[in-house]
Amino acid sequence: MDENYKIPISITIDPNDVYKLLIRIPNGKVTTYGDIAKQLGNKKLARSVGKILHNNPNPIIVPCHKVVLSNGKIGGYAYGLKMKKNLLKNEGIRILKDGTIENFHKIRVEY
DNA sequence: GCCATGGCTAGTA
DNA sequence: GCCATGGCTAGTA
Repeated sequence: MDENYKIPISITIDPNDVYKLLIRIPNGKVTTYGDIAKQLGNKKLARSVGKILHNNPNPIIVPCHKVVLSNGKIGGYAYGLKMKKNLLKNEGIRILKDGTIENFHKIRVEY
């Protein structure tokens, strides 16, 4: 009997759930890929969340730029990191020299 | 085999 | 910086 055996079911995240979560993040706050995944039931799906955001069909109303890495660094952005930084800056969020978000622990919302 | 991640470790300053 | 993760996709057969 192998206790390590894992039943090969695959759990998928519904993109709409991600978007719904995102639109209630206040301006000036951020969350992480992992936090979103955890909130939707499986913290291991952080990468999938990133992929979903990459395919965000409506960047105007879904603020993808508020999602960053769990280590406080900025993460990716479909329209270029420069734009992501600018969007964050417009909400009063500053990026430090080392690429890390100022006061990350204070403005991070984990739900 | 890729990837918009995460966590942990070595090893620098 | 390295490796585990897990779903997805291109591209082969």
